[in-house]
Amino acid sequence: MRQDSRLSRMLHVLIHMGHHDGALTSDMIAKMLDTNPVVIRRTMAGLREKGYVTSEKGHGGGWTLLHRLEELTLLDIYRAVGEPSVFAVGPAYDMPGCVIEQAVNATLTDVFAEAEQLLLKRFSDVTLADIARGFVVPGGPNASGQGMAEES
Amino acid sequence: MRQDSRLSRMLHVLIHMGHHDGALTSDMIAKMLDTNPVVIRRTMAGLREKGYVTSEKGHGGGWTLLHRLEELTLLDIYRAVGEPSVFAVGPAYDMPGCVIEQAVNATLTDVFAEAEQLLLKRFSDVTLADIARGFVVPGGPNASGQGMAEES
DNA sequence: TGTTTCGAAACAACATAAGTTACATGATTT
DNA sequence: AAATCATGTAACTTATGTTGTTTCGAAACA
Repeated sequence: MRQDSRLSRMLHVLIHMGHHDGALTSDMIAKMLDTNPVVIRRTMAGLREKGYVTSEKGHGGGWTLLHRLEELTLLDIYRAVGEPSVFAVGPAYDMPGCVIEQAVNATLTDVFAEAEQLLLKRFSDVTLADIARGFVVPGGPNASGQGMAEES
Repeated sequence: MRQDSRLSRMLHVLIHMGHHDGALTSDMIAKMLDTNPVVIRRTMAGLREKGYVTSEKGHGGGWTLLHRLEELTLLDIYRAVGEPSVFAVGPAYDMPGCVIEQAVNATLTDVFAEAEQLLLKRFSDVTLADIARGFVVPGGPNASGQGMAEES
């Protein structure tokens, strides 16, 4: 399957919400992301459980952001969408008696854990406001632009 | 889908081959990994293309390692199995005009690229001999054992 | 000739995000 | 109260890629 884009999509939506007064309906958001409102509700449910957004039914209802963009990190959103497995490749999980396989798995586990730690550390260093501003990673290569308006 | 285990499996096989005189058949290897010989041939084909192993048909045939374990790094094998996408999560690829989505994608791309660089750097620092010896990562946490015999 | 072994094609199984349909629930407007 | 709007949820389908399996053919060897 292609890569999990829930994190990316939720970041996108939340920044829009942070720059928008009033609620956004699932339909509006779905059009923004070029997808289906049910997919939006499904994914946003995780954000609601964490208390980052609320949803209201009926006229004038929809989704509302409960925090400022400065208060939310990439790590928060990653966790809210279910902390999906970061890696598409990893050790085989046979747990056999073979010491060679054990050594291989130990090595891979260590290396991937280190990379994941770095990733989550970077996630925790970046707020949604930083992204909206065009800042990328504190110590990172920072290849993107600066100063960022909004629009669909 | 569950994680791609080709790298892990090939490391396992190659270390066995490094400690084994003569050829190993796909059937023997398949039993070692508890899978099917066709899967072995399919995956080992990448190693053969890189010149790390050869395969011979007929009686006494099978797979033979052409390099010493000291000469092969984790990175070599990762590339030989096709350099599969390391991450299961990533940016949405709509490439819209929306500057917010662009900023999100730029940030994620940067962060994931940094993590991947670290991963590949670690891969390049570890030889198959290191793994067999129980050494893990030069600068890493090194959580595994030391001194390593062989056996399936 | 017969057996071993790889090579390759073709297809099924499996897992998971994503897309879709359908209906129930609740809130607001008229 | 009725109509409308919007979320909540279940169920099913689609898409994608690794893995598993069957079935041939080709080559090497006894």
